[in-house]
Amino acid sequence: MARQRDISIDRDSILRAAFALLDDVGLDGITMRALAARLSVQAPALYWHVRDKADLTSMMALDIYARARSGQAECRDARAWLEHLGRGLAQVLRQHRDSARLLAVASPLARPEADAAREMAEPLCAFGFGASDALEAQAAVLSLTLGWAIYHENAAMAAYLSGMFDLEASFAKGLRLLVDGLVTEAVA
Amino acid sequence: MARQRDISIDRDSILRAAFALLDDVGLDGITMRALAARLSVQAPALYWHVRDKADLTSMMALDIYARARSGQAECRDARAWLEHLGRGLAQVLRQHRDSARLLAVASPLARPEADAAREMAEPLCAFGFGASDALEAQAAVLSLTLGWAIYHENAAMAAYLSGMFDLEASFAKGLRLLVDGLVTEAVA
DNA sequence: CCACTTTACTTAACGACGTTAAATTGTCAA
DNA sequence: TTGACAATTTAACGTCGTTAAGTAAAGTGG
Repeated sequence: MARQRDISIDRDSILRAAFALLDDVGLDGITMRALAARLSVQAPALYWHVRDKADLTSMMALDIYARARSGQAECRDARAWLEHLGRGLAQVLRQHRDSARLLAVASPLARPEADAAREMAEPLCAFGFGASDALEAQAAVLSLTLGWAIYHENAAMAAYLSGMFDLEASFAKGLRLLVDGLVTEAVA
Repeated sequence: MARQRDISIDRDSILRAAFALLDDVGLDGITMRALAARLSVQAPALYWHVRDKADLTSMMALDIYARARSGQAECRDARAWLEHLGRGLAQVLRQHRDSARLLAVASPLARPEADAAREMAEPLCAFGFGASDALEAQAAVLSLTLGWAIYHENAAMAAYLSGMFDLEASFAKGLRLLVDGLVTEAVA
């Protein structure tokens, strides 16, 4: 399997290197050549494992969303579940530099499968949400979180605003208010 | 003033051409050469009026925010004012292809002036908001709107989700719920 | 009216980018 | 041992943002 080099690369090692590179040099620094160099490989070698750069960023975006949803199982009501979703995404976005802008640029939905929606809606439906209400609510929570993170990632704006109020606490407050409204409206 | 060509360019005509180009070819199609061609000029000519491409996108972002805030004066309470802000931004973002992604990529805050914050907070303060509450509330509304627009701009995801619920109505609902929460919390 | 500066553009070019084609090398099955 | 296949290399193409240097028109002081 391995060739002249002892270790070789695959989609998973590429993904990890891409996040490490992102943290180091930011979104504009993510180039195929720099990523390849980090893996001790020439740039075209990446194209054996990845279709193109959009495929790479899409893979990163999917990974971010997957991590955001980890540990959602133990939530015992709709309010906790939705707040956990927002907080989870915010936390992942906080861990990687420029990751919110990455989500904005990438197109994380390569193949929209029909039952993926039902699967996404299911947990909230168990708490009394209708199917479309469940998707609506998640879209609203993710939108607020992504938007907030984008503003937060703008260095100049973050430095500017953080002098006037606590960005972290403000996000938590906005998320709580939105979730409160969504839940009371949906289960009414 | 004009040189060999009858008409010459300035920051304003560049800005208009940039939005027209954005509508035609999308964010990835905005190149300095294509923009220059649309103005019947060579690419380096743009650099006389614009520092670099970041300066251009920053100018576009500022223009979008300025348009979003137009007609806010006649709102007579905080709820209407905040809803108008969200709806206004959403409307501008709807008018230009990829404009939400543009906002995410651009850094619209070149010079954070101290009294710009007071000016931004002032209208809401007139409705009983505290200064930091006013900025918080606007940040939340803009975040939700920007995030929503970014998801909406993803063609695959929009086509996917629009089959399950009305994106337009869902945004209006999310915005209303968030604004309700912000207002009742702030003036309590 | 004429030198001179300034304004606003041109042509030419540089380095970096994403990506493809073709060649190359290691690994494994028959 | 040979041939197929997997995974990489080298070389190259076209495009991008950007800079340098040149140049023509317009303004300005004498």
